[in-house]
Amino acid sequence: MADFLSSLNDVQQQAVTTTEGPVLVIAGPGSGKTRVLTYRIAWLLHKGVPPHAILALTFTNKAAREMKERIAKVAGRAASQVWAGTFHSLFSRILRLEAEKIGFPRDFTIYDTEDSKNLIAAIIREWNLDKEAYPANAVRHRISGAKSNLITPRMYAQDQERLQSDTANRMPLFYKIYEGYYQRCLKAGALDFDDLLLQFYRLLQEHPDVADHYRQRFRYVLVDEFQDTNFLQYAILKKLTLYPGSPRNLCAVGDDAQSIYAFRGATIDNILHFEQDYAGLKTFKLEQNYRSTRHIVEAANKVIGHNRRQIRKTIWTDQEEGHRIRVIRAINDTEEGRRVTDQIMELKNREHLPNHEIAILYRTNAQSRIFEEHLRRHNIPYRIYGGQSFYQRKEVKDLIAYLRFVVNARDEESLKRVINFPRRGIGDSTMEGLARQASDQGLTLWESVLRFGGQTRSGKAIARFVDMVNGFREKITTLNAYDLALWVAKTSGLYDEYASDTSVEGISRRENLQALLDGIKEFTESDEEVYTGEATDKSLSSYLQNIALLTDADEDKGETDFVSLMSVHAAKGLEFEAVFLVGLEEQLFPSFMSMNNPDDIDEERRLFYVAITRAKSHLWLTHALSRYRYGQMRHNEVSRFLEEIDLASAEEPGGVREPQVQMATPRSGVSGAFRTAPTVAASARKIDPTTFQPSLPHQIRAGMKVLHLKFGEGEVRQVEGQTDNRVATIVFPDIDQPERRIMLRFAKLQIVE
DNA sequence: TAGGCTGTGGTTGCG
DNA sequence: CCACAGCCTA
Repeated sequence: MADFLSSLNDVQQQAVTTTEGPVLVIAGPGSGKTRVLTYRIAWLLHKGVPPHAILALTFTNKAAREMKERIAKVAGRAASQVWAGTFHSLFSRILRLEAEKIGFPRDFTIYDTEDSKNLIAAIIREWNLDKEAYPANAVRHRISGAKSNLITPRMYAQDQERLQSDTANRMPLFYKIYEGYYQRCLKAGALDFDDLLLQFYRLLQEHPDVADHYRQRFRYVLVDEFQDTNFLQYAILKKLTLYPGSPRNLCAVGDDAQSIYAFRGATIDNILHFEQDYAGLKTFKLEQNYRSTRHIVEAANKVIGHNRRQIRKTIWTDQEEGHRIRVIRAINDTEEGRRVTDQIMELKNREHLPNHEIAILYRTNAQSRIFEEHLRRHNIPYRIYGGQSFYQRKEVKDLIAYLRFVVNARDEESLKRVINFPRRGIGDSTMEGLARQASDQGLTLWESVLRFGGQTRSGKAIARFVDMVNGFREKITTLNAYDLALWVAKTSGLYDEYASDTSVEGISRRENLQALLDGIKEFTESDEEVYTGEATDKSLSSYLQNIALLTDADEDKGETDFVSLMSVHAAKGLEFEAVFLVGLEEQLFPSFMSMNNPDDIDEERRLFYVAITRAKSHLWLTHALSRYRYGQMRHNEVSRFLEEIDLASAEEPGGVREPQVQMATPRSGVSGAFRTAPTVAASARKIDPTTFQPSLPHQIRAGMKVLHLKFGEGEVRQVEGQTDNRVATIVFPDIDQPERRIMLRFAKLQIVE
């Protein structure tokens, strides 16, 4: 044991061995945070703390998985009995045992974001509210915000300030919708993601015996990424660890500088309050960075220094300087893609970097496409993270909805999803009538469906549907999850629906459906026992609980060595030898959405900080002078963050092969020098692409002198055609066949005069 | 009721 | 530009 402690530095050791009382670990990027967490757990076990007394909370499944694996490595078998998982999954597990105490069925459904949104939209429709004034997504967001701040519908309705602000925002009835949504979830036996926390809190609050039980049990609570917790999560942590006679063994690990989820309710205030709420809190700062070279670490410190509110911390490294940070200035987004891919080829060829040590990080997922195209062209295997997860795909959700509804007859959203898919003649007007009846008579939607009689077309269709569902339900006890799922897929017509579609998309949908069935089969047949605090359960209901909280499918099919493409958010917690951080332009990174609020800009800056600290040794920062956005070419100024890290010192020395590096040295405080188009020497036969700045196509007129990247200077003779199809005839004296017809839509021409 | 068409609007995203 | 929602017609 002492053995493994010796592999830790001093601060890490203290953070690991200070087991009693409240502890806050501020952990810079690459400072061995996960190591500290896992060793701390191993240390506790070593000291004789029983594994079931340890509760380790993370935000993502991936982090949880990683932690479990690493604990197992250091601590062996006992590790599997430690409760380590996401807030959502662990609380949902407890809620499953205790749900009835707070009015939910044990087999409660978990509504995902889409379900929530649909339900809210349905309420707005049913109440004849103006959907312009009450956009379902905004309402959902607001409800989520209220829940994350531990504000129940009743509290909301009494909060004059909120009500007034809603009125000012022209949604005075928001509180009603919130109340309605809350009730409908209760009636449907469904919890949304926020409820998994909120209802768990309620459980502890309203049932002191239950609270006592879990307090006695979880003597040691650890939280990862504490800066990402919201008010409600912190409230739960306090409930569990702060009470009369409590040992107050809460250990929180986080980094305020890496807080990038304020937009979804995370608040750094929790770190600040931690100190006040837990007297005698011991704080450890992990500042030594083991990941990156000095150039990168210094750049990171420089940017983050521009933030106003922060816990003072300077990361350092004893690694060598390493490669300089390199800047690529591209003419446009396509060029950016090409240059990045060229550099990747070079990294592979010269440095022999494997693909999986290379990442392209961007602010918005929409930026991935161009890189994808170029990588494909070079046959470089890549994988795009983010976007739609497996379980969010329509075809997958369709089958899951059937299964959910079979298990929980009150689940309204699933019923609405499947009742007429595949099409069976139960249309919108029928559904509207059913919904009205349900709300008028206080029935669940399914009860309302059951009462729908008659020999009309829809009546018969409904009767057939009811028979089918009842048939499914009868089989719950006799068939295992897989056989039942297969039966449902075939009988409902879902399978054939997708089987008959021969388009590329259709085939992929069928494959996904098959993959889902395979997954269910694996679940039923797996003999791996997962410790859940209750008997291993292979029921359909158990399966559904399991997947409701999964986000990524993560099957590594075939290729394992690929370049990673992902948003900066998705890259948090990861590291790569080489990182290309692309699209460093004002309005894009920092995002245009953040421009009006200094706090938001600070969050963007932390995001930038997270991004550059992913790199171990190679870091490229790229920006394009213009790029397509919403269908039109936009001109972009270079990101302020690029200036803030003061790349003058990181710039590659002269003599570098042409395009890479050059970037104008920012003059102190004056960015103008940077942002105006540099004048290009007229004699330049070969134009320097880093200073070339194309004009917008519609500005090109006959008689103008223009520069073309390949052809050099030319004179526009005439312009024909309309808008998108305009063609210019240009004479370039320096080339063979000087007269060229150039499609302006695609041309990169810079007006000289 | 179902499928085609027009109009609108558009970050980031864990569970 | 592109995805999706809602409207309108067969």
